[in-house]
Amino acid sequence: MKYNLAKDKFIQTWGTLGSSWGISRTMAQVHALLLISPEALSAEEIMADLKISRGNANMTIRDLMGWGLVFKELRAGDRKEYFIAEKDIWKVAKQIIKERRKREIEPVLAVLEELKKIEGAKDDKKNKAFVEAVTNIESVVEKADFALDRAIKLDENALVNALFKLFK
Amino acid sequence: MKYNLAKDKFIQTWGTLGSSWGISRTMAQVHALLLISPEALSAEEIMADLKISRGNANMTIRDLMGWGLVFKELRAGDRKEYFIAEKDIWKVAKQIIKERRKREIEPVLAVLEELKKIEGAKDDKKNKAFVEAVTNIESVVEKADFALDRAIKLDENALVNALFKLFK
DNA sequence: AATATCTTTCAAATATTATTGAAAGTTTAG
DNA sequence: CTAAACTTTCAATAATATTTGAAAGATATT
Repeated sequence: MKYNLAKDKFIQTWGTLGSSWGISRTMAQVHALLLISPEALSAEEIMADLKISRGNANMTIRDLMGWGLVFKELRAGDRKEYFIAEKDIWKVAKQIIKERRKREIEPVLAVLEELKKIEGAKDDKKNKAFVEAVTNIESVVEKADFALDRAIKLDENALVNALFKLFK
Repeated sequence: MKYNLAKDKFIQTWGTLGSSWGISRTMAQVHALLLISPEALSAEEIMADLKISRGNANMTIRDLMGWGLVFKELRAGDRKEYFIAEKDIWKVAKQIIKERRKREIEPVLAVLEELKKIEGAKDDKKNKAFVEAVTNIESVVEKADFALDRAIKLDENALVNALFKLFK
Protein backbone atom coordinates (compact mmCIF):
# COMPACT_ATOMS: atom_id res chain seq x y z
CA MET A 1 0.00 0.00 0.00
CA LYS A 2 1.22 3.45 -0.89
CA TYR A 3 1.67 6.15 1.73
CA ASN A 4 -1.14 8.35 0.49
CA LEU A 5 -3.61 5.52 0.33
CA ALA A 6 -2.67 4.29 3.78
CA LYS A 7 -2.93 7.81 5.16
CA ASP A 8 -6.39 8.32 3.69
CA LYS A 9 -7.54 5.00 4.99
CA PHE A 10 -6.24 5.80 8.46
CA ILE A 11 -7.92 9.19 8.50
CA GLN A 12 -11.18 7.75 7.33
CA THR A 13 -11.06 4.84 9.80
CA TRP A 14 -10.38 7.19 12.68
CA GLY A 15 -13.20 9.43 11.45
CA THR A 16 -15.69 6.59 11.38
CA LEU A 17 -14.65 5.41 14.82
CA GLY A 18 -14.96 8.95 16.14
CA SER A 19 -18.47 9.39 14.87
CA SER A 20 -19.63 6.24 16.60
CA TRP A 21 -18.25 7.63 19.84
CA GLY A 22 -19.86 11.04 19.81
CA ILE A 23 -16.96 12.90 18.24
CA SER A 24 -17.61 14.63 14.94
CA ARG A 25 -16.08 13.02 11.92
CA THR A 26 -14.04 16.08 11.03
CA MET A 27 -12.69 16.39 14.55
CA ALA A 28 -11.50 12.80 14.45
CA GLN A 29 -10.02 13.30 10.99
CA VAL A 30 -8.06 16.39 11.92
CA HIS A 31 -6.82 14.53 14.95
CA ALA A 32 -5.82 11.57 12.79
CA LEU A 33 -3.98 13.83 10.37
CA LEU A 34 -2.03 15.49 13.15
CA LEU A 35 -1.29 12.16 14.81
CA ILE A 36 0.61 10.87 11.80
CA SER A 37 2.15 14.15 10.84
CA PRO A 38 5.83 14.39 11.79
CA GLU A 39 5.63 18.17 12.11
CA ALA A 40 3.08 20.68 13.26
CA LEU A 41 0.68 21.81 10.53
CA SER A 42 -0.89 25.20 9.90
CA ALA A 43 -4.64 25.68 9.57
CA GLU A 44 -3.97 26.28 5.90
CA GLU A 45 -2.33 22.90 5.46
CA ILE A 46 -5.06 21.09 7.35
CA MET A 47 -7.72 22.78 5.23
CA ALA A 48 -5.95 21.80 2.04
CA ASP A 49 -5.24 18.26 3.10
CA LEU A 50 -8.71 17.38 4.33
CA LYS A 51 -10.52 19.72 1.92
CA ILE A 52 -12.46 21.49 4.61
CA SER A 53 -13.30 25.15 4.99
CA ARG A 54 -11.40 27.69 7.01
CA GLY A 55 -14.21 28.05 9.52
CA ASN A 56 -14.54 24.34 10.02
CA ALA A 57 -10.80 23.91 10.43
CA ASN A 58 -10.65 26.68 12.97
CA MET A 59 -13.52 25.38 15.09
CA THR A 60 -12.34 21.82 14.96
CA ILE A 61 -8.81 22.71 16.00
CA ARG A 62 -10.27 24.79 18.81
CA ASP A 63 -12.32 21.83 20.00
CA LEU A 64 -9.33 19.52 19.87
CA MET A 65 -7.34 21.98 21.93
CA GLY A 66 -10.26 22.14 24.37
CA TRP A 67 -10.00 18.38 24.75
CA GLY A 68 -6.27 18.75 25.39
CA LEU A 69 -5.39 16.59 22.41
CA VAL A 70 -3.80 19.23 20.19
CA PHE A 71 -1.46 22.09 20.96
CA LYS A 72 -0.40 25.31 19.30
CA GLU A 73 3.14 25.69 18.20
CA LEU A 74 4.43 29.18 17.52
CA ARG A 75 7.46 29.82 15.38
CA ALA A 76 9.68 32.84 15.76
CA GLY A 77 9.28 35.21 12.87
CA ASP A 78 6.13 33.52 11.62
CA ARG A 79 2.68 34.86 12.29
CA LYS A 80 0.94 31.65 11.42
CA GLU A 81 -0.03 29.21 14.15
CA TYR A 82 0.94 25.59 13.79
CA PHE A 83 -0.77 22.67 15.44
CA ILE A 84 0.60 19.44 16.74
CA ALA A 85 -1.10 16.46 18.33
CA GLU A 86 -0.11 14.65 21.47
CA LYS A 87 1.57 11.56 20.07
CA ASP A 88 1.59 9.39 23.16
CA ILE A 89 -1.63 7.46 22.64
CA TRP A 90 -1.89 6.45 26.26
CA LYS A 91 -1.88 10.12 27.19
CA VAL A 92 -4.50 10.73 24.53
CA ALA A 93 -6.68 7.96 25.94
CA LYS A 94 -6.27 9.28 29.48
CA GLN A 95 -7.16 12.76 28.36
CA ILE A 96 -10.31 11.56 26.63
CA ILE A 97 -11.36 9.51 29.64
CA LYS A 98 -10.74 12.48 31.91
CA GLU A 99 -12.82 14.84 29.80
CA ARG A 100 -15.70 12.46 29.26
CA ARG A 101 -15.81 11.67 32.95
CA LYS A 102 -16.10 15.35 33.71
CA ARG A 103 -18.49 16.20 30.90
CA GLU A 104 -20.77 13.18 30.99
CA ILE A 105 -20.43 10.89 33.96
CA GLU A 106 -20.39 13.50 36.70
CA PRO A 107 -23.59 15.29 35.58
CA VAL A 108 -25.39 11.96 35.20
CA LEU A 109 -24.41 10.90 38.71
CA ALA A 110 -25.77 14.18 40.04
CA VAL A 111 -29.11 13.63 38.32
CA LEU A 112 -29.35 10.01 39.50
CA GLU A 113 -28.71 11.06 43.08
CA GLU A 114 -31.49 13.62 42.77
CA LEU A 115 -33.92 11.13 41.27
CA LYS A 116 -33.70 8.74 44.18
CA LYS A 117 -35.45 11.36 46.29
CA ILE A 118 -38.73 10.62 44.60
CA GLU A 119 -41.85 11.14 46.69
CA GLY A 120 -44.48 8.48 47.29
CA ALA A 121 -45.12 5.20 48.99
CA LYS A 122 -42.13 2.91 48.98
CA ASP A 123 -44.30 -0.11 48.40
CA ASP A 124 -45.84 1.28 45.24
CA LYS A 125 -44.76 -1.08 42.50
CA LYS A 126 -43.71 1.63 40.08
CA ASN A 127 -41.88 3.69 42.64
CA LYS A 128 -40.07 0.63 43.90
CA ALA A 129 -38.98 -0.43 40.42
CA PHE A 130 -37.87 3.11 39.68
CA VAL A 131 -35.77 3.55 42.78
CA GLU A 132 -34.27 0.12 42.31
CA ALA A 133 -33.31 0.79 38.71
CA VAL A 134 -31.81 4.17 39.55
CA THR A 135 -29.92 2.81 42.54
CA ASN A 136 -28.46 -0.05 40.53
CA ILE A 137 -27.43 2.16 37.67
CA GLU A 138 -25.86 4.61 40.05
CA SER A 139 -23.90 1.86 41.71
CA VAL A 140 -22.45 0.54 38.46
CA VAL A 141 -21.73 4.01 37.14
CA GLU A 142 -19.98 4.93 40.38
CA LYS A 143 -17.80 1.86 40.23
CA ALA A 144 -16.87 2.53 36.64
CA ASP A 145 -16.17 6.14 37.50
CA PHE A 146 -13.94 5.03 40.34
CA ALA A 147 -12.03 2.60 38.15
CA LEU A 148 -11.51 5.18 35.42
CA ASP A 149 -10.41 7.79 37.92
CA ARG A 150 -7.71 5.47 39.18
CA ALA A 151 -6.75 4.24 35.74
CA ILE A 152 -5.89 7.72 34.56
CA LYS A 153 -3.67 8.22 37.55
CA LEU A 154 -1.44 5.28 36.64
CA ASP A 155 0.92 5.18 33.73
CA GLU A 156 0.34 2.79 30.90
CA ASN A 157 2.80 0.13 31.98
CA ALA A 158 1.75 0.12 35.59
CA LEU A 159 -1.87 -0.26 34.62
CA VAL A 160 -1.25 -2.91 32.02
CA ASN A 161 0.97 -4.93 34.34
CA ALA A 162 -1.62 -4.74 37.06
CA LEU A 163 -4.38 -5.81 34.70
CA PHE A 164 -2.35 -8.71 33.40
CA LYS A 165 -1.79 -9.92 36.93
CA LEU A 166 -5.44 -9.36 37.71
CA PHE A 167 -6.65 -11.43 34.79
CA LYS A 168 -3.88 -14.04 34.90
CA MET B 1 -40.31 15.12 43.16
CA LYS B 2 -43.34 13.34 41.78
CA TYR B 3 -43.06 9.97 40.04
CA ASN B 4 -43.96 11.24 36.61
CA LEU B 5 -41.51 14.09 36.74
CA ALA B 6 -38.74 11.82 37.97
CA LYS B 7 -39.53 9.29 35.30
CA ASP B 8 -39.42 11.91 32.54
CA LYS B 9 -36.19 13.28 33.86
CA PHE B 10 -34.64 9.84 33.97
CA ILE B 11 -35.74 9.03 30.43
CA GLN B 12 -34.45 12.32 29.14
CA THR B 13 -31.12 12.00 31.00
CA TRP B 14 -30.59 8.51 29.65
CA GLY B 15 -31.51 9.77 26.17
CA THR B 16 -28.98 12.58 26.30
CA LEU B 17 -26.28 10.26 27.56
CA GLY B 18 -27.09 7.78 24.82
CA SER B 19 -26.77 10.34 22.10
CA SER B 20 -23.31 11.36 23.24
CA TRP B 21 -22.29 7.71 23.06
CA GLY B 22 -23.43 6.87 19.59
CA ILE B 23 -26.81 5.44 20.54
CA SER B 24 -29.86 7.18 19.17
CA ARG B 25 -31.85 9.23 21.60
CA THR B 26 -35.00 7.22 21.06
CA MET B 27 -33.19 3.94 21.56
CA ALA B 28 -31.83 5.14 24.88
CA GLN B 29 -35.24 6.46 25.89
CA VAL B 30 -37.06 3.23 25.14
CA HIS B 31 -34.37 1.41 27.06
CA ALA B 32 -34.77 3.79 29.98
CA LEU B 33 -38.53 3.34 29.97
CA LEU B 34 -38.25 -0.44 30.02
CA LEU B 35 -35.55 -0.31 32.71
CA ILE B 36 -37.83 1.36 35.21
CA SER B 37 -40.97 -0.44 34.18
CA PRO B 38 -41.94 -3.20 36.62
CA GLU B 39 -43.68 -5.19 33.85
CA ALA B 40 -43.12 -5.82 30.20
CA LEU B 41 -44.70 -3.22 27.92
CA SER B 42 -46.34 -3.61 24.53
CA ALA B 43 -45.25 -1.60 21.50
CA GLU B 44 -48.54 0.24 21.87
CA GLU B 45 -47.71 1.32 25.42
CA ILE B 46 -44.20 2.39 24.50
CA MET B 47 -45.51 4.47 21.59
CA ALA B 48 -48.07 6.15 23.81
CA ASP B 49 -45.69 6.78 26.66
CA LEU B 50 -42.84 8.27 24.61
CA LYS B 51 -45.12 9.73 21.92
CA ILE B 52 -43.29 8.06 19.08
CA SER B 53 -44.64 6.45 15.93
CA ARG B 54 -45.34 2.80 15.41
CA GLY B 55 -42.51 2.46 12.91
CA ASN B 56 -40.01 4.12 15.14
CA ALA B 57 -41.06 2.02 18.13
CA ASN B 58 -40.77 -1.16 16.13
CA MET B 59 -37.33 -0.41 14.74
CA THR B 60 -35.99 0.80 18.04
CA ILE B 61 -37.20 -2.26 19.92
CA ARG B 62 -35.68 -4.41 17.21
CA ASP B 63 -32.33 -2.66 17.65
CA LEU B 64 -32.44 -3.03 21.41
CA MET B 65 -33.12 -6.73 21.02
CA GLY B 66 -30.19 -6.88 18.59
CA TRP B 67 -27.99 -5.43 21.31
CA GLY B 68 -29.28 -8.08 23.71
CA LEU B 69 -30.68 -5.45 26.07
CA VAL B 70 -34.39 -6.09 25.61
CA PHE B 71 -36.37 -9.30 25.29
CA LYS B 72 -39.75 -10.34 24.01
CA GLU B 73 -42.27 -11.69 26.43
CA LEU B 74 -45.20 -13.64 25.04
CA ARG B 75 -48.36 -14.16 27.00
CA ALA B 76 -50.63 -17.12 26.54
CA GLY B 77 -53.84 -16.15 24.84
CA ASP B 78 -52.54 -12.73 23.81
CA ARG B 79 -51.29 -11.98 20.34
CA LYS B 80 -49.46 -8.84 21.36
CA GLU B 81 -45.75 -8.95 22.05
CA TYR B 82 -44.48 -7.45 25.26
CA PHE B 83 -40.98 -6.21 25.88
CA ILE B 84 -38.87 -6.25 28.98
CA ALA B 85 -35.37 -4.93 29.62
CA GLU B 86 -32.52 -6.72 31.31
CA LYS B 87 -32.63 -5.15 34.77
CA ASP B 88 -29.21 -6.19 35.99
CA ILE B 89 -27.16 -3.16 35.02
CA TRP B 90 -23.89 -4.99 35.22
CA LYS B 91 -25.21 -7.44 32.65
CA VAL B 92 -26.34 -4.49 30.55
CA ALA B 93 -22.89 -2.94 30.75
CA LYS B 94 -21.22 -6.22 29.84
CA GLN B 95 -23.54 -6.68 26.92
CA ILE B 96 -22.80 -3.19 25.59
CA ILE B 97 -19.05 -3.70 25.98
CA LYS B 98 -19.28 -7.04 24.21
CA GLU B 99 -21.21 -5.64 21.27
CA ARG B 100 -19.09 -2.54 20.84
CA ARG B 101 -15.94 -4.60 21.01
CA LYS B 102 -17.24 -6.77 18.22
CA ARG B 103 -18.74 -3.98 16.14
CA GLU B 104 -16.06 -1.33 16.54
CA ILE B 105 -12.79 -2.42 18.10
CA GLU B 106 -12.26 -5.59 16.11
CA PRO B 107 -12.68 -3.99 12.68
CA VAL B 108 -10.39 -1.11 13.65
CA LEU B 109 -7.67 -3.50 14.79
CA ALA B 110 -7.91 -5.30 11.46
CA VAL B 111 -7.45 -2.03 9.56
CA LEU B 112 -4.53 -0.93 11.74
CA GLU B 113 -2.76 -4.23 11.19
CA GLU B 114 -3.19 -3.78 7.45
CA LEU B 115 -1.92 -0.21 7.51
CA LYS B 116 1.41 -1.13 9.06
CA LYS B 117 2.27 -2.91 5.83
CA ILE B 118 2.80 0.38 4.08
CA GLU B 119 5.36 0.39 1.28
CA GLY B 120 8.32 2.73 1.16
CA ALA B 121 11.62 3.53 2.76
CA LYS B 122 11.58 3.04 6.50
CA ASP B 123 13.69 6.10 7.06
CA ASP B 124 11.32 8.42 5.22
CA LYS B 125 10.13 10.87 7.84
CA LYS B 126 6.46 10.62 6.95
CA ASN B 127 6.46 6.85 6.68
CA LYS B 128 8.24 6.53 9.95
CA ALA B 129 5.84 8.83 11.77
CA PHE B 130 2.93 6.99 10.21
CA VAL B 131 4.04 3.51 11.19
CA GLU B 132 4.93 4.72 14.66
CA ALA B 133 1.53 6.31 15.20
CA VAL B 134 -0.30 3.27 13.91
CA THR B 135 1.81 0.89 15.97
CA ASN B 136 1.26 2.88 19.14
CA ILE B 137 -2.45 3.16 18.61
CA GLU B 138 -2.68 -0.52 17.89
CA SER B 139 -0.84 -1.35 21.06
CA VAL B 140 -3.10 0.73 23.28
CA VAL B 141 -6.24 -0.48 21.55
CA GLU B 142 -5.12 -4.09 21.92
CA LYS B 143 -4.49 -3.66 25.60
CA ALA B 144 -7.86 -2.03 26.13
CA ASP B 145 -9.47 -4.78 24.11
CA PHE B 146 -7.75 -7.39 26.25
CA ALA B 147 -8.82 -5.73 29.48
CA LEU B 148 -12.44 -5.42 28.33
CA ASP B 149 -12.50 -8.99 27.13
CA ARG B 150 -11.47 -10.19 30.56
CA ALA B 151 -13.71 -7.75 32.39
CA ILE B 152 -16.84 -9.11 30.73
CA LYS B 153 -15.88 -12.61 31.77
CA LEU B 154 -15.89 -11.76 35.45
CA ASP B 155 -18.96 -11.00 37.48
CA GLU B 156 -19.48 -7.58 38.92
CA ASN B 157 -18.28 -8.32 42.43
CA ALA B 158 -15.19 -10.21 41.37
CA LEU B 159 -14.19 -7.38 39.08
CA VAL B 160 -14.89 -4.65 41.57
CA ASN B 161 -13.03 -6.45 44.35
CA ALA B 162 -10.07 -6.97 42.07
CA LEU B 163 -10.07 -3.34 41.03
CA PHE B 164 -10.28 -2.16 44.62
CA LYS B 165 -7.29 -4.28 45.47
CA LEU B 166 -5.49 -3.06 42.40
CA PHE B 167 -6.00 0.59 43.26
CA LYS B 168 -5.64 0.27 47.03
C1' DA C 1 -2.56 55.35 10.48
C1' DA C 2 -3.10 52.47 6.80
C1' DT C 3 -2.24 47.94 5.10
C1' DA C 4 -1.24 43.13 5.26
C1' DT C 5 -1.62 38.75 7.43
C1' DC C 6 -3.79 35.72 9.94
C1' DT C 7 -7.79 34.14 13.14
C1' DT C 8 -12.51 34.03 14.62
C1' DT C 9 -17.41 34.23 14.21
C1' DC C 10 -21.88 32.99 12.76
C1' DA C 11 -26.01 33.01 9.69
C1' DA C 12 -27.14 30.42 5.86
C1' DA C 13 -26.61 26.24 3.23
C1' DT C 14 -25.82 21.40 3.13
C1' DA C 15 -25.51 16.87 4.63
C1' DT C 16 -26.74 13.41 7.75
C1' DT C 17 -29.67 10.97 10.67
C1' DA C 18 -34.04 10.01 12.80
C1' DT C 19 -39.03 9.77 12.50
C1' DT C 20 -43.46 9.28 10.63
C1' DG C 21 -47.39 6.95 8.80
C1' DA C 22 -49.64 4.51 5.50
C1' DA C 23 -49.36 0.30 3.06
C1' DA C 24 -47.85 -4.36 2.89
C1' DG C 25 -46.85 -8.47 5.38
C1' DT C 26 -47.83 -12.07 8.78
C1' DT C 27 -50.20 -14.88 11.90
C1' DT C 28 -54.16 -16.57 14.29
C1' DA C 29 -59.11 -17.35 14.86
C1' DG C 30 -63.49 -18.24 13.26
C1' DC D 1 -61.04 -18.82 3.08
C1' DT D 2 -61.69 -14.20 5.20
C1' DA D 3 -61.36 -11.07 8.60
C1' DA D 4 -59.14 -9.28 12.52
C1' DA D 5 -55.10 -8.33 15.15
C1' DC D 6 -50.85 -7.37 15.17
C1' DT D 7 -45.94 -6.43 13.12
C1' DT D 8 -42.81 -4.81 9.64
C1' DT D 9 -41.19 -2.00 5.90
C1' DC D 10 -39.76 2.03 3.65
C1' DA D 11 -40.29 6.34 0.89
C1' DA D 12 -41.27 10.81 2.28
C1' DT D 13 -40.59 14.22 5.75
C1' DA D 14 -38.68 16.40 9.63
C1' DA D 15 -35.18 17.25 12.87
C1' DT D 16 -30.42 17.66 13.91
C1' DA D 17 -25.71 18.31 13.14
C1' DT D 18 -22.09 19.85 10.34
C1' DT D 19 -19.94 22.81 7.07
C1' DT D 20 -19.25 26.79 4.41
C1' DG D 21 -17.67 31.31 3.29
C1' DA D 22 -17.77 35.93 3.70
C1' DA D 23 -17.38 39.51 6.97
C1' DA D 24 -15.54 41.12 11.24
C1' DG D 25 -11.76 40.96 14.59
C1' DA D 26 -7.04 40.78 15.87
C1' DT D 27 -2.28 41.80 15.60
C1' DA D 28 1.83 42.87 13.43
C1' DT D 29 4.37 45.59 9.75
C1' DT D 30 5.54 49.61 6.98
